[in-house]
Amino acid sequence: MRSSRRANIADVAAASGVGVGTVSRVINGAANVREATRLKVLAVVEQLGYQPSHLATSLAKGTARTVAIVVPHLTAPSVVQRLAGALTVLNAEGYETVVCSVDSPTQRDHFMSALPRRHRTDGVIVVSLPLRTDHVAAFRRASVPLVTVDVSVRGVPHTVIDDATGGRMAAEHLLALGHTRIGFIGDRVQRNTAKSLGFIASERRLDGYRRALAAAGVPADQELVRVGPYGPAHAEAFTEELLGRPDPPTAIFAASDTQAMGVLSAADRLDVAVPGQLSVIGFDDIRLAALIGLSTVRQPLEESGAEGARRLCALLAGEQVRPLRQLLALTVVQRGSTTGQGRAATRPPVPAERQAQCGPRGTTPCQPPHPHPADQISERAGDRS
Amino acid sequence: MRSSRRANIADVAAASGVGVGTVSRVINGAANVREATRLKVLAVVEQLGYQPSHLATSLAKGTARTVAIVVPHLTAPSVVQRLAGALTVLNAEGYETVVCSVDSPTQRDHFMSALPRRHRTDGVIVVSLPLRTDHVAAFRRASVPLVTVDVSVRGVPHTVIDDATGGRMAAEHLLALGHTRIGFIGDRVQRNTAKSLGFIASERRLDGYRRALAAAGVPADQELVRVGPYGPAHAEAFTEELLGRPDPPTAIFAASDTQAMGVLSAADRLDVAVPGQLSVIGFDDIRLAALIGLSTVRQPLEESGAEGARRLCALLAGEQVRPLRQLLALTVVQRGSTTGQGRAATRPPVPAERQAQCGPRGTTPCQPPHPHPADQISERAGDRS
DNA sequence: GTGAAAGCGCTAACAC
DNA sequence: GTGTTAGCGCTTTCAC
Repeated sequence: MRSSRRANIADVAAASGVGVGTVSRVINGAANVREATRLKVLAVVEQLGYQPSHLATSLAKGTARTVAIVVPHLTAPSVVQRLAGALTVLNAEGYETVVCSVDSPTQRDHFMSALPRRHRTDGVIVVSLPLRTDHVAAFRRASVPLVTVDVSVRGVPHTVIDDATGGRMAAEHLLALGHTRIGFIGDRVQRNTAKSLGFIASERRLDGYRRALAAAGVPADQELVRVGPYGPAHAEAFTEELLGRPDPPTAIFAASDTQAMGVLSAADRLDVAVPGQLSVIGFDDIRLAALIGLSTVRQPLEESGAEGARRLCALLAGEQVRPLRQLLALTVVQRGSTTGQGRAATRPPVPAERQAQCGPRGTTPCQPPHPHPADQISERAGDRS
Repeated sequence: MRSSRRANIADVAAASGVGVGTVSRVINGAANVREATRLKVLAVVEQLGYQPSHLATSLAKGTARTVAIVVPHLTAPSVVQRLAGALTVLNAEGYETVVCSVDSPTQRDHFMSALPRRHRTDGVIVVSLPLRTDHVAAFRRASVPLVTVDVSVRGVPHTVIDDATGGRMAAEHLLALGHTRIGFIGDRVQRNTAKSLGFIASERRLDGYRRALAAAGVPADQELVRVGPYGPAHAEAFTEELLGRPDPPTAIFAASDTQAMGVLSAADRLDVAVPGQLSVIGFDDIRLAALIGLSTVRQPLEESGAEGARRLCALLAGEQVRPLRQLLALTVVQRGSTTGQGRAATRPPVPAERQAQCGPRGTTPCQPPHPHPADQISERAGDRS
C-alpha cells in the first residue's frame, strides 16, 4: 500500500491538494480555514494515519511542553506521593513528565548537569534533594525554570514545611499527653558527601523536639536521642536500645513514619504495648500511617508535589511566582499509637479517627504487626535555608 | 556579555572558525577531526556554554532516546516497584523516561492514542493495564515498539506471572499447614468498563485457590469467598464479615498484600490473633510485607519492570524478542502471619526465624514479628513458555 | 580532515 | 483563506 515511511505534513498537503501551511492550521485548529478545506484535510489525515511529530513541533515552537522531575529514591512512600501530586497537575496542564530517580550523588550530578539545557525539558522540579550552588547556577545560566519541593534553595521558588516546627509539634503532642521521658529516633546527615545525598529534615525535627522539651522545662536526656543511618532497621535497633535501658522512655518520636515502623517493630518484638507502655509518633503521614493507626505529624505530601508543579507551570507561563518560599501547613494527627501517660494525662484529645480505628482495642498495641526490617524503604529529605 | 540567545552550533562554528559539520563531529566524538581543531572547538564550546539541543538532535537523528511508561495508580506500592525497576534499566541504557500515570479509562485512552506517535517516544512500556485491540493496533500501525508488564497482550512481548498458579501456591501453603477453612478476599472486575480499568489478577488467583482446594478434596465453601471493590478498607470489611460468622475461617488468602493489610487490621480490631487464630497470606511481596512479617506469594516486582525495560531496549536496538511471553517465577515466602492449624498441622515448616521471633509472644494479635529478606522458602513456579 | 548543503517535520510570517 | 518560504538546531552525505 502506502510507503512504509510515516506520513508527514507535506504528504498530507500534497494528498489533499493544499499547502503545508493550511494543513498546519487545520491540525492546530486555527480559525481561518474554510470548512470544506478543513474537512478534506482531516479526511486525508485520517486516511494516511498522519500523526504530527512532537519533536518537530517542539523544535519549531521552541518548547516541548515537557518537564523533568528529579526525585531521590523513587520507592520511598513520601517521595511517590509527592511525585503523584506533581504528575496529576502536570498532566492536567498538558505537560509530559520525565522522571529522574536519583540514588547516589553521582546520579544526582549527572542529572543536574544534563537537565539545564533548553530543548530537552522546559523546566524542572527537584524534590527533596539538597542542591549545591553550582547546580542552581547551571539552571540559572541556561535560564531553565526551576522549582523545588521539600528543600529550600535561595532564589528559587520552593515549597516546603518547617521541619523544626514539626518536631516541636510532635514533642508537644507527647508532652500534652503527660509524657516526660520522650525518646527521639532519627537519621543523621552523613559526613561523606560523596555517598550521601545529605537529607537534613531529621536534624531539623530533632531541633524542634529539643526546643519543645526545653520550653516545657523537661530535662533533656541525651541518652534518649538516637540518630544514625536511615531506615526502619536502624530505627528498630535504636528502639531496642532505648527500651532496654533501666529508665526507658514512655514515648518515642520518630523522624519519619518509615522509621516509626521500625520503632513499632521493636516494641512488638520486645512485647512492649503500644500505646499502653509506649506511645509512638511519626512524621509525614504516608498512606500506611492511617492503615496501621500511627499517630503522626502530617505534612501534605501530594499537595506539595502539586504545588511545586503549579508553580513551575506559572513560571513557564511567564508569570511571577511570589513569594519564593511557600510554607505548607503541618497537623498533628492522633491515631492509636499515642495515648496519655498515667496521671499526667491531662487532655488526650482522642480523635474520632483514633476512636474508630483503635477504640475497641483498649490498650492493645494498636495495629501493626510489625517486624524485622532488614530492608530499606524510604529516605527522608531535608530542607536547607 | 553574550547575547541572551542561547548559543547554537552555528555560533560555535563561527567563533572557532570552522564549519558546523566539524563542530558536530567534535561534539559526537567522531574520529576524523584533527586534535588541534578538536581542542579549539572544545574551548569555544566551553566558553560559550554551548549545550546541544536535545530536540534538534533527536529530530535530525530520528530518535529521541526516550521511552514512555504507562502505569495505573502510581501510588500503589507494587506499581512503584515495577516502575523503579524499569527506570533503573532505562537510565542505565541512556533513555529518558516519561511516566504516564493512569487513574481512569479516559486517561488510559488519552495516553493510548497520544503515545503511538514516533518522534515523541521511541517506544512504550505498559504496566498492569489491560489493552484493547484497537490500542495495540494503533501502536502496530505507527510501528512504535511496545512491551507490556503484568498483562498479557497477543503479539506483544509481555513479562508476566501465572496468577492462577500463584493462587494455587497460596492455598497449598495454607493447606499444607493444616488449614481447611480457608477464606479468600479479593477484588472483582467492574462491569462498568467506563469506570474500571479491568484488573483481573484477583480473579485468576481465586481460580488457582479454588483448584487447589478441589485438588486437596477440601469442600469449597462459597461463603468464605468475598470479592468486591479494591482496597484495604473493603478487605477489612470483608474480613470482619468472615470472622463474624459462626464458622469463621482459620486462614485467609488475600489477593494482594495491600488487601492483606486490611485483613490484618480487621483481625487486630476484632482481637483475633494472627497467626494464632488466623493465618494470613498475601500476594506480591511488596516491601512492606517483609516489614510487617506478612507471609505472601512473592513475585519479582522490580525485576518485572527491569525485564520489560530490557526487552524494549532490545526491540529498539532492532533485536528480536523471543519468546513473546516471559513468565517470571513465583515463590511462597513464609513469614510470621501463617502457621499450622491444630492437630491437622502435619508438616508446618516453621522457619527458624519465625520460631525465634514469635515464640515468646504466644497469642498476641497480629504479630508478625519477623522476617528478613532472607526468609525465602518454598516452592517456585513458572519460568518460560 | 573539513566545509557546504540538503534534509528531519513543523510553525509562523508574509504575500496573494 | 491559503500558498510559499524561511527558519528551529542538528546530522550527514558528498565534494574538496
